Amino acid sequence: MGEKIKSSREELKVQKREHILEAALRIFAKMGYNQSKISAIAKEAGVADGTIYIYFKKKEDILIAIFEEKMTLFNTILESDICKESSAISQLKQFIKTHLSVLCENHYLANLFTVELRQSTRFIKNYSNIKFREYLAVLKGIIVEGQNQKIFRDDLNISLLWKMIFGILDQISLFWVLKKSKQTQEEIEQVVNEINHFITNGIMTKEV
Amino acid sequence: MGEKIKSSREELKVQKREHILEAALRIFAKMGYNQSKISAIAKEAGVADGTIYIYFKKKEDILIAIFEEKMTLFNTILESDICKESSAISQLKQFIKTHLSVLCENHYLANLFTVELRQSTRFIKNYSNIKFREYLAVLKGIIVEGQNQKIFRDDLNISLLWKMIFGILDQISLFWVLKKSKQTQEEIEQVVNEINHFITNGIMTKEV
Amino acid sequence: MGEKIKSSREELKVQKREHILEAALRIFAKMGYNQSKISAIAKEAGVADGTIYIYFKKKEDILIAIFEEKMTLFNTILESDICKESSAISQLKQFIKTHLSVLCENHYLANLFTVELRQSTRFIKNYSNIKFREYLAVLKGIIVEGQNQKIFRDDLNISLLWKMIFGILDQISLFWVLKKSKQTQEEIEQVVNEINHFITNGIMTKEV
Amino acid sequence: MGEKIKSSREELKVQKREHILEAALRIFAKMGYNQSKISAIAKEAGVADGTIYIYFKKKEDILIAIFEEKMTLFNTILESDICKESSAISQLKQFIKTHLSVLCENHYLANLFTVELRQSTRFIKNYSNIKFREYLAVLKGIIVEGQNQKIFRDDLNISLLWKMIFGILDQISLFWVLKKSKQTQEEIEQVVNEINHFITNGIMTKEV
DNA sequence: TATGAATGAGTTTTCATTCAT
DNA sequence: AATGAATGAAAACTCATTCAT
Repeated sequence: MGEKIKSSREELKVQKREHILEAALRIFAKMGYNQSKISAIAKEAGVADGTIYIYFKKKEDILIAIFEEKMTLFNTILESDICKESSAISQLKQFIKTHLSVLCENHYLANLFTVELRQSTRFIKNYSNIKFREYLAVLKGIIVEGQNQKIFRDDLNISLLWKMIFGILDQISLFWVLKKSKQTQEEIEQVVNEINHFITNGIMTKEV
Repeated sequence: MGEKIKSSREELKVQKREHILEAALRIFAKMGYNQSKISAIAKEAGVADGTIYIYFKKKEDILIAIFEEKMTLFNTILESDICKESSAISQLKQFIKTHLSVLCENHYLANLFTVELRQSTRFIKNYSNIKFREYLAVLKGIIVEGQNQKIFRDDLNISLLWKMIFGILDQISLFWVLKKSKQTQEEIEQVVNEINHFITNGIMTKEV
Repeated sequence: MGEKIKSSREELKVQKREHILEAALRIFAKMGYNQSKISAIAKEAGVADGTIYIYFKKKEDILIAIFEEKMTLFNTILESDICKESSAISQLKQFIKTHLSVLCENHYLANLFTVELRQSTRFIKNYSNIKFREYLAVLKGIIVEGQNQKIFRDDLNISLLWKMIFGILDQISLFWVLKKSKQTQEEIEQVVNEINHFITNGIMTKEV
Repeated sequence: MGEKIKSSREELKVQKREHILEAALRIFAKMGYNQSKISAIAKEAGVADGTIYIYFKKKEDILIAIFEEKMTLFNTILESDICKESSAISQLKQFIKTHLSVLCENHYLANLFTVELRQSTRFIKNYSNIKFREYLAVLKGIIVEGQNQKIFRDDLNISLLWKMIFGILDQISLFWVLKKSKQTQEEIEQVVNEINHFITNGIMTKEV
C-alpha cells in the first residue's frame, strides 16, 4: 500500500515535470531561449517560480531535458518507422519523411531543434550528445545497409554524408519554422520525394 | 582644406568603426553573442564603452553590421570566383569551394555565420536579408545556367534545391567551427570533390 | 488556515511597501527626487535594490505612490478638522491652519508637496490628479458654503479663487521647507491669523 | 581700429551666447531641465556640443544664466511699468498685470519660472538670488508706499504679504503654463481685476 | 512539496564634460 | 574660437536562483 501511494506520488511528480517541460517548450518557441523568463514558464505551467527549481537545477537544464525527452521520442518514432521498410532506399525515404513530418506536426519542437539549440553554445559544444548520436546511428545504419545491399555507392564518405543529409533536413525544417504556416500532407509528400530524388540521384541529367 | 580635414576625420571614423567590428567579431567567436559584454568588445577594440555607442545604437546592431560587411565581401569573392568558370558544373564546384574555403580561412566569420547569427531573433526573424539574397542569387544563377546548358535536370525545384545546397554547406562549416582544428588545403579539396559528386550524382550506384 | 497565512503574507507585503515609501520620502527630502538613487532608498529601507522593483515598477511610481498615500491622509485630516466648524469663515481658517500645521509637522512631506512633485513631468503634466481634486473639493465646498451663508461675496470667481488660496499656502509652505527651521505653535497661529485676515479682508484700510 | 574689431568680435560672442540661451530656453520648456540634453541644445542653437562649454561652464549655469538674463529684463519692464503709476493701488494692479502679461506672452519663460526653477534644488536653496530680491524689492516698495499713502493697512506683515502675492501670481501662471492655450488680452484684464480686487478687499461681503 | 518574496550581481546604455585638432 | 569624437562614471532595472514559511 505504501508502495502504491509512493508510486502514485512519483507519478504525479513525473506528470508535473512533464507539464513544466511542455510549458517551457511553448515559451521557448515563442520567445527564444534567452528571452524566456523562468517566471513566464512558471506562469504558463501554473506553478510558482520556485517549483521549477524542484524539478530542474538550472534554466539550461530545462532546455536539455526537453531535448533529451523529445529526441528520445523522435528516435523511437524514427526507428519504428524505419524498421517497417526493408530496402535501404525505402528506409532513407522514410527517414526523410519522418524527420520532416514530425517537426512539421510539432512547430514548437521544430523551433527548438532548428533555432534554439544552436543558441545554447554550451549545449552544442560541450554537451555529450547521446541522443543526437542515436539519431545519427539510425541514419548511418541506413547508409551502411544500402552499401551492403549494393544500392549506395561503396566510396561514400559516411561521416560527410550524414552531415549533408542532416544539413538538408535541418535547413528545410528551419525554413518551415520561420515561414510559420503549416505544410499540408501533400506538400510534405512532394518535398520528401524531391529530396529523396536529389539525395539518391543528384541534379545532373542522365547521361546516355 | 576644410574638406580635406573633414574627409580625413570621416576616414578615421570609418577605420575605427571597422576596428570595433573586428574586435566584436573576435569576442563573439570567443564568448558567443549573448555572453559577449559590450565592455569586453570595447576593451578588445581599445576604446571606451561609450565609444561603441557612437558607432552602433544597440548591441545587436554590431552583429548585423558585421554580417552586412562580411557578407558583402563574401559575395564579391564568390562572384569573382564564379565568373572565371564557364560551365555550370565547374561554377557549382567553385561555389562550394569558395564557400568552404573562405569560412575555413576565417574561423571567426564561420562562427558568426553558422552559430551567432541564429542567436539574433531580430536577424533571423525580422531582418529582410538583402545580402543573403544576393548570395542566393549567385547560387540560383548557377542552377538556372546549368539547366540552360542542359547539364542539370529540367524538373529541379529551385527554391528547394538552394535550401538543400545551402544546408549542406552550412552544416559542414558548422562542424568545422565546432571542431576548431583547421582543415588543410588538401582536405578541403577532397571534401569539395565529395560534396560536388554528391550534389551532382547522388549516392546511388550507377545502373547499367 | 490557508487564508490566514495568505492574509498574513499580504499584510507583510503591505507593511514592507509602506516601509519603502517612508524610506523614499526621507531620501527624497534629503537628496531631491532626481538625485535620489534607488540604491540609497533600498539601503534606507533595509532591503535589496531589486526588492524595490517588486513593489514599484519605476522610480517615478514611488513618488506618485507617496503622494497618493499622503494626500489621502492629508484629505482625511482636513475633512475631519473642517467638519467640526459650522461657519464658512471658521472652516476657511481651519483649512489654512490644518494645511500649514500638517506640513509644518511633517517636513519631509512638505518638501515632497512643494518641491519634489514639481519635478515629475509625468505627475505635473499627465497625472490626472484625483487626490488633489479631492483636496480642492474641500476648499471649493467652503467657499460655496460661505456664499450660501452670505458671508463671502457672490461674485467670486471660484476657479480663480482656489488657485489663489492654494498658491498662498503652497508658497508659505515652500518658504518654511527652504528655511528648514520648524515653526512654533504660536508662530503658526499668528501666520494663520494673518493669512486669514488677508484672504477675508484684503490689504486695504477700512473705508468709512 | 583694433578696438573696433575686438568689440565687434565681442559683440559676436555676446550674440552667440544669447543664441544659445534662447535655444536652451526652448529645449528646457519642451523637455524639462533634467531631460534636456546638452546635445539637443547645441543642435537647436546650431553649434557643436563643445561650443556650449566655451560659453557656460556647466549645464546648470545655462539655467542660471537664463534666469539672470530674463529676470533682469522682467524687472526692467516691471519697474518701467510701475513708475508710470503714482498711487500704490494702481501700482499694485500694474504689478499684477505686468507679471501675468509678460509670462503669458512668453510661454517658454513662464515654464522656466514656474516649473523648471523649482527643479534645480541647488538653485532654489543655495543660489543667492539677487534678481529675485530685486523683483521682491519692487513689490515691497509698492506695499510700503501704499502704507505711507494710508491706502494699505498699517499692520500688514510685509514679508508674509509678498509671499502671498507672489504665491498667487506664480500659481495662476503655472496653471496657464500647464493649460498651454494662450489667454486673450481681455481674459488677462479680467483676471487681473479679480486678483486685484481679492488682494485689496478679500472675499468677504461688505458689512454695513 | 510548494510557494513567492527577496536577493544582488550583472549589464546595457546614457550623457555631461573634455580635449586634440 | 569651434568642433565633435571620445570618455567612463553612473544608475536603473532585470532575473536566475535561493530559502523561510
